[in-house]
Amino acid sequence: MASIYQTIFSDIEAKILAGEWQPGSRIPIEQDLVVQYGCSRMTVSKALSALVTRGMVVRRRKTGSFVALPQIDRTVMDIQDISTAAELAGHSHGHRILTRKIERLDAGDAKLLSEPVGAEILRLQCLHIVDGRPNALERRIIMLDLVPLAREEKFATMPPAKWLLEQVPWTKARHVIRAISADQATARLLETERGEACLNLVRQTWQNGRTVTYVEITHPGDRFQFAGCFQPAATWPTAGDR
Amino acid sequence: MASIYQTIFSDIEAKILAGEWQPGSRIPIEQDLVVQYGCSRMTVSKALSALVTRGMVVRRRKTGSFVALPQIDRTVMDIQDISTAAELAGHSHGHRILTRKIERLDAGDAKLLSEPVGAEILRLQCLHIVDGRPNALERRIIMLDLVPLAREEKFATMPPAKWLLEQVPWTKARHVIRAISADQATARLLETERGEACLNLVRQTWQNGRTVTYVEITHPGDRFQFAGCFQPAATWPTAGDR
DNA sequence: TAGTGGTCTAGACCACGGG
DNA sequence: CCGTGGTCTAGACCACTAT
Repeated sequence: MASIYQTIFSDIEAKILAGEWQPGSRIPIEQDLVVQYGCSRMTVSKALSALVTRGMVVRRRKTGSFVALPQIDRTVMDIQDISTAAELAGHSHGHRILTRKIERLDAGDAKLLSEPVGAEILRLQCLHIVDGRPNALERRIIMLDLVPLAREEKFATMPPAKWLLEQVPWTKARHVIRAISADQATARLLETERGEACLNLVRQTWQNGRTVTYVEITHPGDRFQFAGCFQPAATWPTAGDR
Repeated sequence: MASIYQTIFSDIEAKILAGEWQPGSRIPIEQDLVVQYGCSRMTVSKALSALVTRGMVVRRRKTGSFVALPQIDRTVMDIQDISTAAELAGHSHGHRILTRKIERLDAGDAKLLSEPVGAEILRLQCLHIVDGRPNALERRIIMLDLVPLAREEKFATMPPAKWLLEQVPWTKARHVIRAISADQATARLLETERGEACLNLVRQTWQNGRTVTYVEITHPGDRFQFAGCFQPAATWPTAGDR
């Protein structure tokens, strides 16, 4: 049995999706919905809030609530940790730490990370192996002041991405995805040809404005892709999600 | 002035981020928070719901609410329409329709789209120009039964992606991002070299289980990247969002 | 000024699930 | 059983904004 606010949510969603209520058109005011559904105004409000979260409705004081105008063509992509993604897809996954050095941030990297020169870091290089073949080369910087435990961690059993998540919650992440040609060193490690198209992901992760880690992951183009399905997230569960 | 539920939200969020409340540990029960903040239980509940949406808290009947365990390393990436993205970044944007044919779906494409062979489609090829240089080659299929207006549309002023959004709301999208080497035809159109690393995005969009459009966009690797910042979305607006 | 959403209250009953 | 969250009510006052 669906709750009242879920019913209201679904009804309005259905009308919008069916085109019955066109973008920009007005939705009945809350008081009318209160009467129509025989519920309190707060229950109506909860349903409308969920529709706002989903980007289907906008609410304006004095003028009422409206079907949202068509969204810009933005959608959303999950980017998962390699080992988790591999596991979910039913592939074997291993990793090998190639480099592990405690250093101080030099001028170039400091600029890249927007962190002070001289800050203590752990620099890692790690090769990910999926189904027996190199699948990703990971170059990572971990800020040691925020993650002091990394100083002693050898990442023998758990890859750095996974380990970090158990240590430090993040509040913000920035991703950049590019296509690059493999240079000689990368090609050798990934067992591919120099010049091969590679998918290159850079991720910087913050906690409250402080950088936790900066990582660049390079995948051979013929062995990796990002894939993701997206449906706008509802505040509360909708019929289709159950 | 922050509302009460925003205050509660921020306070709890801060304690979790500071590590004061560790993952898995119990959060005060709602009644205690009611007393602590001198507000009604519903206000507390609203704050906790927002924390659940943000993935920082889990609530269980009988046992209480807890700090969520660390998330898997998934994060989220906005993928915008090229013209919109270019505008936002302050670049000029133009497009040129190279191909525009009404066809019926052949076996290969039908399998790709999981749509029936013979369905009527509009096949487009469109070159996007940003700051005077080719920036993307778009190959698109539009299902004409769902978007009949496309039959007459010439896409002279508005690129297909933007036009489609004004015609058809979507309920689900799937993305695949790969790195590929430019073949000769693509390289010529994008004014780059054959073999150049290119970023390749495939997007299929549905409305209630029916395909609306399928599009493959190829960007030269040296002229394009996806970039996105992410913070988990809150159910209700938080102080930082205003 | 008046219409509308934004927030809040002080209760209530129900649903779930551990003991 | 009974503690806890899930949902709901019937109001209330305030904030914003179009007119």
